[in-house]
Amino acid sequence: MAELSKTYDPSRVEDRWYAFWEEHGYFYADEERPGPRFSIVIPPPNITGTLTMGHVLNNTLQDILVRFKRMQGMVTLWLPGTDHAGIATQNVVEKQLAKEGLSRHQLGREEFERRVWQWKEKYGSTILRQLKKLGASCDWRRERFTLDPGLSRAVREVFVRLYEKGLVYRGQRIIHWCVRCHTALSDEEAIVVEGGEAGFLWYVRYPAEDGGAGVVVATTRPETMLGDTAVAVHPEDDRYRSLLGKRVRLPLVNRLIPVVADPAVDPQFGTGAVKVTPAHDAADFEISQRHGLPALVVLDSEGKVNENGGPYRGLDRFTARKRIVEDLEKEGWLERTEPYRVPVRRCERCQTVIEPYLSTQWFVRMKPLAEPALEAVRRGELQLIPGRWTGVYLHWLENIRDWCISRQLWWGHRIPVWYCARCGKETVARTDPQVCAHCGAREIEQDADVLDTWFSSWLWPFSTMGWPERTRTLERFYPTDVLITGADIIFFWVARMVMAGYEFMGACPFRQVYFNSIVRDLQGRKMSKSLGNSPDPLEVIEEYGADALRFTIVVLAPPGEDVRYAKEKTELGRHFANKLWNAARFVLRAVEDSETLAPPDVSAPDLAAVDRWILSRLQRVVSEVRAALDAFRFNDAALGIYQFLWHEYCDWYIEMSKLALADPSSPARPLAARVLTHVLETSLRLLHPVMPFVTEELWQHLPVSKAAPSIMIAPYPSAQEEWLNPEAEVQVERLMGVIRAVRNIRAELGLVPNLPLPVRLPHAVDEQTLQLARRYAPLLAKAREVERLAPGEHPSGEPSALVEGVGEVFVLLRGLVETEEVRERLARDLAKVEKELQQVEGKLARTDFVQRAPAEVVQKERERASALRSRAASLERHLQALR
RNA sequence: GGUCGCAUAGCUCAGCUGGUUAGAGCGCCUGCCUCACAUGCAGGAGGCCCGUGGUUCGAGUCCACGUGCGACCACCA
Repeated sequence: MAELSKTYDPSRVEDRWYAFWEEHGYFYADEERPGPRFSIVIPPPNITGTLTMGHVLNNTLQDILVRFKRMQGMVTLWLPGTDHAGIATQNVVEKQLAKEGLSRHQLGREEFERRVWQWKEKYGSTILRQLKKLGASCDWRRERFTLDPGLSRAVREVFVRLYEKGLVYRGQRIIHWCVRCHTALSDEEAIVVEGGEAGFLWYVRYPAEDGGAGVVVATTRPETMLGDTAVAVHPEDDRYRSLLGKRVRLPLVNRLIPVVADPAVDPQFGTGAVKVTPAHDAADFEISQRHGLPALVVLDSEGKVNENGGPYRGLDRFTARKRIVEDLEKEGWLERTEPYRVPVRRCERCQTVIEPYLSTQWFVRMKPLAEPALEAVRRGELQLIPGRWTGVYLHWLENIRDWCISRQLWWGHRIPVWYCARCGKETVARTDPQVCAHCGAREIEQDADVLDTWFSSWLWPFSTMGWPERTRTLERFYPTDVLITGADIIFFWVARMVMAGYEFMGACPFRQVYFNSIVRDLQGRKMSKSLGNSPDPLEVIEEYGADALRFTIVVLAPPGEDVRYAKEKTELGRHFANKLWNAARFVLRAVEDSETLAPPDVSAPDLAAVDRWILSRLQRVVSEVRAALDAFRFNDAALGIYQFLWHEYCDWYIEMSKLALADPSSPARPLAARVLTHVLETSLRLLHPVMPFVTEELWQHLPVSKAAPSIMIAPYPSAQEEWLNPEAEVQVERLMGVIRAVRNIRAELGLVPNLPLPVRLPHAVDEQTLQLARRYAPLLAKAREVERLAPGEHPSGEPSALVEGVGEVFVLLRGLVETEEVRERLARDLAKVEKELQQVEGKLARTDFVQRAPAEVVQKERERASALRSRAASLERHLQALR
């Protein structure tokens, strides 16, 4: 077998194996291949995106699952692609244009769209290239983009169907308006600022029509008074009863508005009287609807006062606020001002303060769509993991509101509605109409707006598979099995996909949703581009290797909790890859190809106890890892393999195997060689989903690669019951205890590392343990003369250690070392043991414990106490003897 | 205002359905370049398991309340 370098260098192998896998088509999901299938669709990253640590975690988890299932022989589809990300992308390109001194309006719509497409061609697949660096085994032949013709067709089909069902409608409503992006937003895109923002509550007097005192209203937004069309008070509020039905005069603008009674008003807040601005406040709009009040828009799309604002026309909303407050004060209408935390929403994309704005938009009626999505979770057809997200999901769906889907942007799916200049009616069509469907007029014009990005995303699980065509892919791979995503898009995306899945496919798009951790920095802040606190994953890969990054982030991410990550932590993964590399290096160097062709035979009588032990342990680890992966406990799976490989296989088995390997004539040698290779080879397969590159590289050096030319198409290990061997596990545990005891005594007593120490085991020790200790302790603990004590023999003045299942193990120091130092150490030991003994005896002294606890527990405690007593006594004796 | 989550070693976290001596990685201390690996080996120190009360023979583990972080939802001007 070929020599390996002393350290593992990922940069030399990763790209090569990725190319190899792609060339051989291992990522391709063949829909014609029979047998069980597994499918999953990627949460499509935005084309404006570059790889973040969040993507790294999310896609590593998907890749682990997909590789795991693929190795189990399933026809596995991981469908990749990107999202056109309407506002985000338009903003990016507009910024670029601004650098050239251009605006999109100067270019015109068509030219602007052309520029965005150009941008997309150039940068749009950056993130997908980065995913390849990470090792993502996506079926790239099926890559999709939300603005592809096929997906656009799906979007239009869905719009038309919903329109025909009356679930899509156009209406005048208060929506969240971003005055910078110039578009309407959905509720989910208007982010509530935690705890509000610093502002004021202004108390303004609206005098009565007849010149009376009128009423004082409290407001955080005095500029909107320009659009007030009423004052509302609670119907039961006695203070204002006399004003009901009367009119008050709006200061500054001198308009008369009625005082109405509405239960939505909280009499406890402010003065109990609220100004009603139907066009700029959602609650006020509802009040106005109940009372038939007019709505007066006083701001334009940029947030400036419009022609309805009289002298304030043209002022920005915040400037207008300042001016109006000044004027109110000047004219004596301002009663008082107090500081106040004002509830504010900001634009998800540009952070601009949202303006509640009355405008005509397209909406989806969500209530009917939500029902099946609710039922799915209630009936358990859809499982959310971790389960606590279920409540969040249900609560949102139970209180769902209509979805504003029109956006005043140019980048996106154009709304498929045409308005007739002659009859004024709308034509909604799957293919672009030439004439009005109602009157046949040719003077029709398409709606200028586009659809919310999520209006294409919610179809992703089936639009990517060819819907509305009835394709073979859909038939074979829909519904998908599981969705892995971030909980931050549970409403934006997950819940809506479930709704669309039932509505258009008649089936939930996935059975399970696993919400992965949020990646934070060491201070607990979410990693984000704007904060600049996220390491660049590509640099991490460059420096540590993709496997190291994958392993580290997975092992660190507990299910359901956030993960704190810093680049330096990746050393954990790099060290592990290197450890594995060197274990393989040892095996390859020590073992001949011919020795390893057949798997070990557990029925062979010559098989050593340590061989049976490691094989048994391997089976347990295989079961644990499989169970962990099936339950989305990715961290447990990764950690389980790590612990086994490092601390059982490397620390113990490899060291032990050196004995058998050292003797070419021994019959144990070929057996050990086989076991050594088999455990390594099985571990590689077990680990492959987590660390695909290093496992493939090593696989290629092993003889098994002749049978499976890539580890990707080798079977995932399954546990072999008949290899479990509890006796061997107990035996080797005892052996390890003896070895640790000797090492511990040597270290604690500060003895020379190379000085061979005579060892004595208790007379009662079982033969098997004695034989094992005789064989392995000289090599692993630098022991010599490992013997059993004679009956009743007790080496006085010699240090000892208690070993579980063995008893007191002695090291004979007489005549070997200076006893002065040794004595000091013994004294320290004694103090420790006595403290422990005190604890146990205290427990046993309590009658309730002794009487009510199960007999075996009490018995164990008694045994422990007696062991401690004898240990303390022996230490005391040693001290005496050494004096 | 409501709902939910988290508080365990200096740091980041494991501890499932309550039961022997509470674990890991990093960091720290001691000794080792032992022929796979110093990205390593061996040994070690370090913990009123947030507080209070309760259930129990027994609680890091269950319950209640409190404190401190965090997340999500909500039309109080």
